Amino acid sequence: MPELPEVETIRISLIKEIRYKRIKEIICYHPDVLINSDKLPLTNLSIQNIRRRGKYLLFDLEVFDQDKSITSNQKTDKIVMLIHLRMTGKLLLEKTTIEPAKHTHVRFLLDNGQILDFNDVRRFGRVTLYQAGNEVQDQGYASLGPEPLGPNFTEEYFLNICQRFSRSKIKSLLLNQKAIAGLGNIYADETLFRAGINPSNRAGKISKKKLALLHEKIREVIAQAIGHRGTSFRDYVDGLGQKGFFQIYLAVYQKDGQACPVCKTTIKKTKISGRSTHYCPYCQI
DNA sequence: GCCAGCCTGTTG
DNA sequence: CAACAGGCTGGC
Repeated sequence: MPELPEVETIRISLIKEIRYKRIKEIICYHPDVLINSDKLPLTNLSIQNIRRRGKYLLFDLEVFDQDKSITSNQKTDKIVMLIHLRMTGKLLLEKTTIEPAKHTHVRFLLDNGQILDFNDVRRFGRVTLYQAGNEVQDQGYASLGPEPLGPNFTEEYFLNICQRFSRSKIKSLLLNQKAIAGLGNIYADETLFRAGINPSNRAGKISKKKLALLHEKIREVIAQAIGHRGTSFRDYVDGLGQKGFFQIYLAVYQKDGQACPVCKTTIKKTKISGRSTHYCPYCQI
């Protein structure tokens, strides 16, 4: 469901509310969803920070030493909890005690009585706990490419990666998290439209000038989408249940059969790497 | 590369 | 009923 701008919006919505709160207990209702290979404790964890990398949320947790003996005056262990929402995952902060919803798989009970629920209809999403430092063993997380808004995503980097993946279709490259972290189906289609590039074009066959424009549009679209708190195309909401409103700026995504906002040509839909792909056959050469 | 598979729900 | 859905992995 969520791509980088939605995950970032969830992060921002939650951090104000729960940073420095303490998780009294993590309750798991479905064993597949919570992965705890390091056998870390699931109680008394203070939330030191919430970060984001690509489509992952990272919770920095610290184990509280309950019996504060005179000798050990502080907590010892640090934990990094990775959360990936995949297609339908949600993190929802409940301010009052309620029964877990049908597809709530993991629940975090906070010390102030609030509850953070991880809910996921299709159960593709994962909550993974690592001893701090061990998160680099996570395949998906460890192999992420640069952040589109970060300093490493330079035009030079982008031109190079397009050479390295010269035979792949440009849309597949944009969806490849090892090349760039955080783009998904919506923003891949939207950035290619804004750069006037046909999604089926091979990365290696696109002019430097067009790729430079695409690089710029990726940064622009992602920044705008964060500014508008993400795209609520169907049911996306942030950690407090608020919808985003970037959907009103979508030009092609799910607009097949409709007129291109620029040239009025009918938007087409096709399939690339198994994903529905929307484009204007006139504007995107 | 592509494509099934992982899941359940919604839409045509 | 089949097709499809904002993602990713692993097997060919």
